[in-house]
Amino acid sequence: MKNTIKINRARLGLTQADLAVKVQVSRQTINAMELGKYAPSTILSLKLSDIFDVPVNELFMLEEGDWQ
Amino acid sequence: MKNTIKINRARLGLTQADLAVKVQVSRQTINAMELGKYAPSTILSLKLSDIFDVPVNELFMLEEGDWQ
DNA sequence: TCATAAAGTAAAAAACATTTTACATTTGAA
DNA sequence: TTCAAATGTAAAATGTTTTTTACTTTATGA
Repeated sequence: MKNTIKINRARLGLTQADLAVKVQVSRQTINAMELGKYAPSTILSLKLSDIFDVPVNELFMLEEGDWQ
Repeated sequence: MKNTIKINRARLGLTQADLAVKVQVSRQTINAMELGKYAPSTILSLKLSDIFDVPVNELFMLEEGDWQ
């Protein structure tokens, strides 16, 4: 799964730590997510969608491998 | 978190079991999700979005309690 | 350059999603 | 009304996300 978190975070001029506070997770969760190390929960996606004012489908996109 | 899975599934005339096969999870996962027993992963949300051709933000919506 | 903020990394533990098996309840059509 | 399909439920096991602590590396401004 790809994501555009880093781009959107930069657009708002937020650090990973800033964003972590806003969506109420740890800074490492934001870091790992940006690096594609795992797929977050839908609740977290919706919170990011809310903060960025961008649809979830524009924040996260399925890749080939995600369907196996 | 609220969801409109049941409505969208009915729209396509699929059973929980049918949908489970399409998004590659167990029937119980679909059932529990429809009943709001837990929040699925973003990958699963995106797969449902794809099958239903409906944005994730229209399938799942945050509620008051989700921000604490 | 040097100090500091920001980002990246790691490992263990906690919390939560998902599977599996199995059974109970509801619904709808014959 | 009856049978089967669909849905709901539960508990244990497994896999994955998230937290926490702590350290390393990179970028940036004074």
